[in-house]
Amino acid sequence: MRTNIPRHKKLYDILRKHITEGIYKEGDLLPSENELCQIYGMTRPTVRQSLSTLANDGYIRKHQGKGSIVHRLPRDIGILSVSGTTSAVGDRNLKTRMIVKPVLVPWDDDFMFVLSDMEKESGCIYMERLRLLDEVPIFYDISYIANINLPRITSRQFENKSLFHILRTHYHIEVTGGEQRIKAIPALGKTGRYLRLEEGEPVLHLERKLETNNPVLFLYSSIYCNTKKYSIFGRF
Amino acid sequence: MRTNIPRHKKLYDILRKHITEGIYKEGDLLPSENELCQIYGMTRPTVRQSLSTLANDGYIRKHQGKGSIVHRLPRDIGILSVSGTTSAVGDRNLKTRMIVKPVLVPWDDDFMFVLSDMEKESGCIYMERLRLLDEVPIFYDISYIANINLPRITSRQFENKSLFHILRTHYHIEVTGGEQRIKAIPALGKTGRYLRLEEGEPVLHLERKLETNNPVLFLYSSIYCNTKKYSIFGRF
DNA sequence: ACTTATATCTTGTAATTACAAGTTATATTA
DNA sequence: TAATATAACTTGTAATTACAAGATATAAGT
Repeated sequence: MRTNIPRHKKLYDILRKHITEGIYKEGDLLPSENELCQIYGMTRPTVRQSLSTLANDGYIRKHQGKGSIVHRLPRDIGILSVSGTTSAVGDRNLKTRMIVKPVLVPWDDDFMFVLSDMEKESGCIYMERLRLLDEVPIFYDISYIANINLPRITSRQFENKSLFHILRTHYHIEVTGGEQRIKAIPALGKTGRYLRLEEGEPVLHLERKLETNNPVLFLYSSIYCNTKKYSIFGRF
Repeated sequence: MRTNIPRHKKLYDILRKHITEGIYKEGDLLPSENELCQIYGMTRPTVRQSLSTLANDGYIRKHQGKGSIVHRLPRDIGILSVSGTTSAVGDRNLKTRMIVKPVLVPWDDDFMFVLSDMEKESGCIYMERLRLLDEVPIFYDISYIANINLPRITSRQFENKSLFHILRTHYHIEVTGGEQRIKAIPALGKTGRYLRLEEGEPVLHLERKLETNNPVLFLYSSIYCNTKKYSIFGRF
């Protein structure tokens, strides 16, 4: 049981929170590395590791001789990032509504990604959810997970909780990467109804395969996005 | 004039070259950090910085207690990656047709990204291109570049050549990263005509801002994609 | 033969020191 | 006053040391 969160990770969390909560605003200069050392009682390599991660995640820009400048609030929906949908828009305004509770079903014969034999044998945990941002449905999300070493997952409460959060806290599963295909398709049938779009209106469709720290466990999802108001944002 | 390339950057370049050239193949274990220290005569923090960058770029995965494993060759870099559209599908089958040759125009007042004062003053090199895959139009690409230190660019031949290729070979400009917004929109007017889509059919729209090794030079583009047949692929 | 413990590998975390290089404000000089 | 030089910041690079923690192969025990 590890409860020790590394110090650089703690500082990263603090600074990120300060940025997302507006204590540091876009364009603001963060305290210098040496100041952060004094404030949080750590040394420069540790502070630099935190800032490096923040810069990697796009929260700040570092300028030699100048300092670290807050770059942007991720107000665009950053579904392209690794951390999953929730962390991108902030947990506050995003509500999750379960449409089909997690059930164990066999895999489709023509599943969108290639499955390993182990995945095929173990069956598929299937669920459908709707994510609402400010009461407006934005994502219609169909998730598929291989039924590998995830006890009692079908009976868990998913309401207003991120799937990633549950996997992390209860099963120690972290997403490490993945791949996706993106298309623009017309909203048809229930997709349009869920997302409150007219028949044939454009919808963004993502097919994602996420890799985890468990090398045999992948998370698959088919996500339909209403991009009328919001864009999908990504850095690279 | 700086010619001193940092040691961690040198090692990064070497290892990346070895990976892309197949000396280290996918799944291979890289030499351990201590071995790399000995081989290249540097210390572990320096080696770790190189490996950290490689991991960030997706070339390797690090596993505590195990080592660094080559993750992938970026063979199907999607349009979401840094290298631009061309490398995504391979230069072979992709043809570029110029619709509006590069011209110097003032920037739009409500440009899709925030511009620096220098960019605003210098004006905008504007061009429109159509990219065809197997004779089918896939990308309708509108590019914007600040007119900073790019002599004679409006008179260059762009036919069937990548913009990135020209910038690299003639101006030593490399794309180092960027951000983008993605939407699904209806095909309207000339967008639909260029991409041979019916009025109102879904189109993928990307707004990209690419950063370069020249810190004041950014490449902007607005890309409309016909995703009826092909998907946009991305890894992260 | 199989299980278990140990040793030894790996990467992760973190403090310390030193200097280089870019930026900016201040002080100096013409 | 205005241009220039300097000082005082900032982040970047890099070597050194120490221990923690995860993974794995080897040896010992049953």
